[in-house]
Amino acid sequence: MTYRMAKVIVDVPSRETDRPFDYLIPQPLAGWIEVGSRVGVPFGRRTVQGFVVSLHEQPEMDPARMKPVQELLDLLPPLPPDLVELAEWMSRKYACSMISALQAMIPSALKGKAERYIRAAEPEDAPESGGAAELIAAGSAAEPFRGGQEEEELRRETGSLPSLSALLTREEEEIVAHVKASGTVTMTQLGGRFPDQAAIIKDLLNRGVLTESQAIKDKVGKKTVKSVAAAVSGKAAEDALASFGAQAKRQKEVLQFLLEVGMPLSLQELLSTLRVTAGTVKKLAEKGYAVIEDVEVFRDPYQGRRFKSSVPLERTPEQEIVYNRLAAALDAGRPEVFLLHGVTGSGKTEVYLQTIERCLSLGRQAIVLVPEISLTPQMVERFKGRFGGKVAVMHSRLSSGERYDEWRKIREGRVEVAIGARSAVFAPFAKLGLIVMDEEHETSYKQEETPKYHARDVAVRRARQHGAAVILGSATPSLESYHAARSAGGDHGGFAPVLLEMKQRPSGSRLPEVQIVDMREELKEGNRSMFSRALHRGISARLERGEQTVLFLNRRGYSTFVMCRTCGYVAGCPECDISLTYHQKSNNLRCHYCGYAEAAPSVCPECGSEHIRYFGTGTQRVEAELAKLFPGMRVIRMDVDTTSEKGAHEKLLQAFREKKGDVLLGTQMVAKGLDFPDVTLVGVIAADTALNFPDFRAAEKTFQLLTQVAGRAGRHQLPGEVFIQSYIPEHYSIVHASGHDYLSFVREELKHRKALHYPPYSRLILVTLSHEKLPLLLRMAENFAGDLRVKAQRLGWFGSLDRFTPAALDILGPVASPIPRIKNRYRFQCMVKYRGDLDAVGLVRETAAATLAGLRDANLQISIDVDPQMLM
DNA sequence: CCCACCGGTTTA
DNA sequence: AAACCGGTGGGC
Repeated sequence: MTYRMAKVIVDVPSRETDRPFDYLIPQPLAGWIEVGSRVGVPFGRRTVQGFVVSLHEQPEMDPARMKPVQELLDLLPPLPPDLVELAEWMSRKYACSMISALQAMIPSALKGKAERYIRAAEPEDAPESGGAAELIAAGSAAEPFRGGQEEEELRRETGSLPSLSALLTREEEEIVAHVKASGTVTMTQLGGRFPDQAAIIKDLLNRGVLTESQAIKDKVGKKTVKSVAAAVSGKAAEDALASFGAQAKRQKEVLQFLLEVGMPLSLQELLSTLRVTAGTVKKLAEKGYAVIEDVEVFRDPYQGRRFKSSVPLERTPEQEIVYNRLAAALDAGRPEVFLLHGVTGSGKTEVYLQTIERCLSLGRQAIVLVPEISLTPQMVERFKGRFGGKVAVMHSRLSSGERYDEWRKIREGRVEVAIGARSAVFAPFAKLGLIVMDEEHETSYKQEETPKYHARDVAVRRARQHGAAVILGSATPSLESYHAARSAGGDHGGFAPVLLEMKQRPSGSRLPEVQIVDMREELKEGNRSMFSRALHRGISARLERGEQTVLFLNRRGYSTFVMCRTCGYVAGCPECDISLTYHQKSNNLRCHYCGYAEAAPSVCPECGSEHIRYFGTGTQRVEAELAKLFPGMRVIRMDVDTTSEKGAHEKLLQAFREKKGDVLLGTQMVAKGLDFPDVTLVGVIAADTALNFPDFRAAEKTFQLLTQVAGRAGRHQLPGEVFIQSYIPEHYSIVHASGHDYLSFVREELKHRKALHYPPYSRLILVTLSHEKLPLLLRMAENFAGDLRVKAQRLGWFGSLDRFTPAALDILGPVASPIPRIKNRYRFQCMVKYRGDLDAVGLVRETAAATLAGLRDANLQISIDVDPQMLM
C-alpha cells in the first residue's frame, strides 16, 4: 500500500520552519491537490495555510501517524508549477525563506489565516467541521474539497465528549447557552461577547463542553453581485403576466421588463431603472417567476472608462531593425535578453507595443514592467488603447480586492498582457512569450523588504523557464546591464543581453540645449537666491511668451526636518537615529522608519525659543521663493503632500496640460514620461544634492535623473532649453548629462567602479545585524564577520579584490549602519564584496544561520541583502 | 501553595 | 508565529 503525500511549505515565518512538511492527501482530495495548491494543514495545535511544492508516493507507513491535508483552498492552484520552481531559485539566490518568496508571487488577498469556530458539543453532533462553508466559492463543488477528518480524528482533537453539562458555573452556562443559541460562533465573536473570560472559554474547550474547529479564511473574498432573470418564458410567461391583478402592478412591470430584456440584469440596475424596491423583485422571485442569483464579478478599477484605440505607428528605419531582431527571437522561442538603449523620445513604447502584438499573435502572453511612479493613467491608456480588454493592470493604488481580481484575470487566462510594477513579474501566465522592463535602470525594481529580489534578475530567470524574450529598455541603462551587454559573454548575473540602440527621435525634434549654471559663481556675484540669474531670466521670458516651465528639485538632501535656530535642536525620533519629517497637512512630525508621530511644537523643547523653523518639503520652500520673485505666477506643486490623495497626481498634470499653471514644480515624479507641448524650459534647482551621498551609485543616479529631466523639454515644435544649477558643475555626471552623452559617462564611471571594485566589477551582499543592546550587538557582529572570514579562507576564497585572481571575496566591517538605530534596535553591517563564480550567498546564509543557532539570544536579527541598491 | 512569567522547544 | 512545557520565584 502506498500513500499519496504532499510536501507543504507552511506560512510560519521562522528559520526552523523554512522547509517542506509532509502531509497525507486524503482520498477525496486526491487528484485535486497539485504542485502550487494552497491548502490548510494542521500544524502543531493550529491550522495554518501552506503551499504544496511537490507530490510523492510513500509506501508502507502508518497513516494514523501522518497528519492529512485538512482543506484545499482554491479550485485552481494559485501558483503554476513554474512559479514554485522560481520561488526555490529565489530563496537560494536572495537567501530568503520559501514562504516569503511564494507569498510575494500572489496577491495579499490570498494570505489566509485560520479562523477558530466554536460550537457546543453534542453527542449526536455530526463531525462535519463547522461554519466555514463559504471557503470554496462554488457551493456544489465544496464536497470534494473537505479533507478527510474522520470522527475519531476530530474526537482526538477536541478531547473527550462532554461529561454532561451538569457541573457548570453560572458564567460557564451563560457562555454555553450563547454558543448553543448561535450554532457556530467564531472565537473572535465569542471573545467580544464575553470579554475577560478567555480562560473560562479555554477551560470549556479543554473539558469538551465546547468544541473547536479551524479553517483558513481569506482576507478578501470574491465579489458577487445579485443578478435577476425571468424564470419563465413563452406561454408560461404570458400566463404569469395574466395572473397579476391590480394588486401587484409593480411586480408585473418588473417581469415584463425582464422578459423584454431577455437576459439577466444586475439587481441594482433593475431597481434604479424601474424605480422599484428590492422587496418587489423578491416577491416576484418567491412566486417563481424570477430568479435572483449571486454572480461573481471582477472589480474593475477602470470600469466605465473608454480608451481611445490606437493603431501601430509606422516604424522608423531604426525601429525596424530593432523590431526585426526582437521578432526573430520571439518567433524562435529563444529566451534571449535584449538591452534596448534608446534616447528619450525615440519611441521605445511603440516598439514594445508592436513586439507584444507579435508575441500575442504567436499565442503567447506578455508582461510589461514599469516603475511604479511612471505607471500613470497615460501609460495605462496607451496599453488599454492598443490591446483593449486583454490587459490586466496592477499598481499600488488598487485596493486589495481590485488587485486580486486583476490577478485572477491573468491566472484564469482571461487576459494576455499584464502591465504593472515590480511584482507583476510574477504574473501567472501559462505561456509567457515576452517580458518588457521599461526604465530598467530604476532602483524601484529592487524590493527593499524580504524577499529582497530584483525584478530584472527574476525576469531573466523566468523568461528562461518559458523560452521567452526579455526587453530591458532605458535611455540610461544601468551600468550592470550595459556592461553585461558590452563585454561579450559577460558573466554578470549570468545574463548577457544583446544591445539594441535607437538614437533618433521619430518626431525629428532635437534634444534640448542644456546649460550648466555654476551656483558658486552666483554666490560670488551676490546672488543668494536658489535661482540663478539665468534661470530667473528664463522663467520671466516663458511668462511673457505664455509658455510653460518645469522646475525639478532633487528631493534627496532637502529633508523636511524641524530645527531651532537658537540652539540648533533638531527633532529626532526617540526610537530611531533619524530626524523626524514635518507633515504640513496634519501639522505633526513623523518618523519615516517606524511611524512614530508627535505634534509639531511651537517652541523649542530644548531651549524654549520661538525661533523654531519648519522647513517643510523642499518644494514648499521653492514655491515660497517663486511667489516672492514672480508675484501672481501660477505654480502647480507636485510632491508627497499634494499627491497623496487618489487621483490627485493625474488632476495636477491635467491642470498643467490645460495651462492652468505657468510652472510645474516637483520632485522625481515630474521627471518621468511627461510630455507637454508648451514646456520649453526645464530647470533643475540643485543637481548635485545626490552626489554628496555615500553611495557608489551617486554619480549614476544623478546622471540618470538629469538625463531624464532634460528629456522633458522641447519634445514638440517649440525648441527647448534646460538649465542645470550645480555647485559642482565640473562633475562628469553633470557634464555628460548636459551633453546627452551616455557613452562618455559610462566610460568614465566604469573606470571609477573598476578601480574601487564596485559593481559591475564585483558583486555585493549587505548583511545587517540588529539588536536592542549595543554591546551585545557589537560582539555578535564581530563574531559573524570573523566566522565569515574563517570560512571563506578555508574555501580559498578570501583575499583582496586587488589581486588579479578570477575569484576573490572580501569582507568589510562590521561598521555602524548609515541609520544606526531603527525602532530601538541598533544596527551594524558587513559588506561582502566578491567576484567570480562563488556561492557567496550560500556562505553568508550558512554563517548567519550558524551565528543564530549558536546563540541562546533569539533577539538578534540578521538581514541579508543580495545585490543591494540602497546603501543608506 | 498557586500561578504568572520566563526561556527554550516544537510544529509532519 | 503560536502554543506548549518545565523551571522559578514572588505573593499570600
